[in-house]
Amino acid sequence: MDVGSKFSWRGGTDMTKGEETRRQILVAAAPLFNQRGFAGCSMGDVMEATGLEKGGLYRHFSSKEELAAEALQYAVGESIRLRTHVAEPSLDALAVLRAYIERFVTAPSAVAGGCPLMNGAIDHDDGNIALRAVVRKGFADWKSRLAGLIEQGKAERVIRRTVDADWLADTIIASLEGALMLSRIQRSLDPLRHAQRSLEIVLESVAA
Amino acid sequence: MDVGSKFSWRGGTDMTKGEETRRQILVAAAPLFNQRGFAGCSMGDVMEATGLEKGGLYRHFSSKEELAAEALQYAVGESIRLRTHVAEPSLDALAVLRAYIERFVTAPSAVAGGCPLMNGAIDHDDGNIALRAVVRKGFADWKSRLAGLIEQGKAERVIRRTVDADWLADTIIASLEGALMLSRIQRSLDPLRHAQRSLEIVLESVAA
Amino acid sequence: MDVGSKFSWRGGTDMTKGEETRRQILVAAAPLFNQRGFAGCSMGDVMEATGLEKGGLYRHFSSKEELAAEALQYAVGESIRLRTHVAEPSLDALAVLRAYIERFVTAPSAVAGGCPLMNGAIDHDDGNIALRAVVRKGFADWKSRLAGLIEQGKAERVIRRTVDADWLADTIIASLEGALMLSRIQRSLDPLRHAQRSLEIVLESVAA
Amino acid sequence: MDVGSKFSWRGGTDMTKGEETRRQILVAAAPLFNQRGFAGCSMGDVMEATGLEKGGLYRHFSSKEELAAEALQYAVGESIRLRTHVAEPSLDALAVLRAYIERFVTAPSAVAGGCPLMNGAIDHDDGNIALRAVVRKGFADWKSRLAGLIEQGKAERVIRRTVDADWLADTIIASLEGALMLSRIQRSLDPLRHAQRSLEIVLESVAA
DNA sequence: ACTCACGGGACAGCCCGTTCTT
DNA sequence: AAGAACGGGCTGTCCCGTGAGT
Repeated sequence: MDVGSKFSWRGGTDMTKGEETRRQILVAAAPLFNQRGFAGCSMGDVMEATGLEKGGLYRHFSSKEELAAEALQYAVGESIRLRTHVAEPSLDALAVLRAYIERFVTAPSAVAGGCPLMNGAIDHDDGNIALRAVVRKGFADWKSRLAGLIEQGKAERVIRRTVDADWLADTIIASLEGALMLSRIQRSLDPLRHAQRSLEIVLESVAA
Repeated sequence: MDVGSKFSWRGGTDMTKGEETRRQILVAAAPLFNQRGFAGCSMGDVMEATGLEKGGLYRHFSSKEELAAEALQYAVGESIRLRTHVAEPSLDALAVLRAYIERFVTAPSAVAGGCPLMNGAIDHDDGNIALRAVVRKGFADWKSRLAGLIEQGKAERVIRRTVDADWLADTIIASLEGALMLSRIQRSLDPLRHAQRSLEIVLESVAA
Repeated sequence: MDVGSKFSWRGGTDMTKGEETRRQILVAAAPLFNQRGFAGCSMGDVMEATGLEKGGLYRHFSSKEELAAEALQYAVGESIRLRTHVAEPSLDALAVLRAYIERFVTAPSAVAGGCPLMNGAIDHDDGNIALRAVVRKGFADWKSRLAGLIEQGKAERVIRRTVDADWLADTIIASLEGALMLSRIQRSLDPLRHAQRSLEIVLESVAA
Repeated sequence: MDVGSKFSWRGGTDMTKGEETRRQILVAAAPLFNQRGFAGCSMGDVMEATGLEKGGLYRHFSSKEELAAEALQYAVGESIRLRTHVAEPSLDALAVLRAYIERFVTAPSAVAGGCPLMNGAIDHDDGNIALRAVVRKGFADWKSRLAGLIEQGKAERVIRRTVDADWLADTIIASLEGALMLSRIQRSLDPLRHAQRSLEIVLESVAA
């Protein structure tokens, strides 16, 4: 038997074996649900991807919906982290905004299958309130980070005082997500580059 | 009996009974697939919505995929028609562009469940090339109408010569679609209004 | 005979258009049922083969079973006619018997898919008494022709008086049918040739 | 934990529960497919016969075809075992051959519905190569056992050296199978007895 | 903590047969 | 005499979830 199923440190990470397995399930399931949608991805697909059997899966998640919700949350978290990670902390707020946009254009999704927020928004728009809630929270999180940055820009006097942070954040998110969708179906980077150009015009119009 | 040899008049339109039924199936199925996605909508759902039995359905469409493809095409066609219908032909191109945007913001979708183009783009991004093709063609159609209008604006000297019609069309589509998605999950019209404001800035920057 | 229910002569044959169609259906359906069996052949298959629609088929046959029964009867009739057709009426009975065997070995089936009698015997062994009856009658017919020939041989003093015609007819039929089955699965003519050799031994043992 | 590490003893045989169930499915399915043919026997029939539900069945066999193939193989194996089982090892080869024939005549099939080899040969003659292969192998197996015995008879000097084992084996198989078919449709043992008589003539002609 | 085994329900598609129309 | 349209049932397969076993 092992040294204590519940309280043992595993290779420096303080995870039990169960928590470790649980995480691996999410890592494997996230791209599947992101690509095929909730209805289009079966538990069998997850079984295949994880190498686990039904029982193994249902020990960690009480239903397909719960698994999908957590996988979505994981994917959303990874995406937002990637998109709002500050490479150079010395930049002013406007420059950081531009860096975020550049990052999105060059590395739009952290998980295979496109942006989990947009995919989730479309997939769970009607029905499935649990998954919907995850998406809403994800967008709210992303937006609040952008809005905070905009407010900071106003404080730094690089962005005009009169600018509505809510509006600008929405504009950035909508343009990028819309462009990403176009980019994916057309299998071309042009729409993303075009969005970047348009956002530059908007940013210039708000610069102090 | 009736005079029209081969065709009988059904409600004023010269359709055979089969064509009429076929059309009604599409009208009923389009919002279902648009709301629930391909995998999330069963033939049983379509049966219920149309009042037809399996046999009746499969007489007109040889597979679920074929039905979904035609339903999508129908929905896409309706949407684009609504979005690019000219109310006042006397306006200049820039004004028409603004009217299109206003129309999108106030009446974003012709079919229940949001924009079939965006929904289709997300739903069939991975796999299902037939449905993908319908979406691509839909976007291309919409875009070419916008681009044509932009070129016309350039000819009318209301839009600057140097403007890239491709870029501007992508910008309009991406902003509106992205905003519509935000609008739907947040159950708020704000994102659409915000997009309209941003697009106004862009339009002013290209006006001659 | 009637002169044609509708009183019209069709190209020299006294068939109405309906009877002609009916016959064509049987000609097309016989090999299908012979190859795929009753359960394995759908009315759709017959539609495809005949070029007719459901309605056209069901005008001539009230059910799939009736159609299959008549198609089987047609195929059986053709087979027996081919197998018991006398080429040279001058031969003695034993020589005719040998000619029959030779014919069977070189041209075992008149309809694609093997011997309809054997196929029918296996396919309708359990259940479907109508089709079973057709098969029984077919075998009885074939056997009585052989037995008649054997009796004739006895009268002609080329076959010994003591020979049991029933036994000899069964022997010929069983050997040939069994060999035909082997021949078909092994895709080789050897079993048929082997049967011919064995039957020759038997025939020699009964020759007067 | 129990002592038998991996296997628990089920009724004296070391089979896991799954293997046991799997076997029972085959035992129940074999006569069904043998009687009704592949197309004529539904998975629902197998469910009824086994008492299992769909889920239970598809756990052990990934398709109806796979199930049918294994059921056929089981039935074929049982039949050949029954037909070539040596009761008295002291007999010479010719006597064993006669014993085999006698056995076939008195107990022609080990599984309800007649000889699975013949049924399979007819049912899968056109199409379904997997099932066809099982039948071919079955016949080849049976034939090689007979041919071996014939060669042994030649070594024992009870069968003439010049006899073609291939021919004699084919003759025995074809006669018996053909007679069995006649026997089943006519619901009479006569054809089998007649075949035995004919084979006796052939055997006498090859005896040394 | 995880596999094996199974239940029961749903889904897409096919099939036979009938009715309406021409 | 034949096609077009439709009903309703069935089939093979998949899928989610549970519970015994290990």
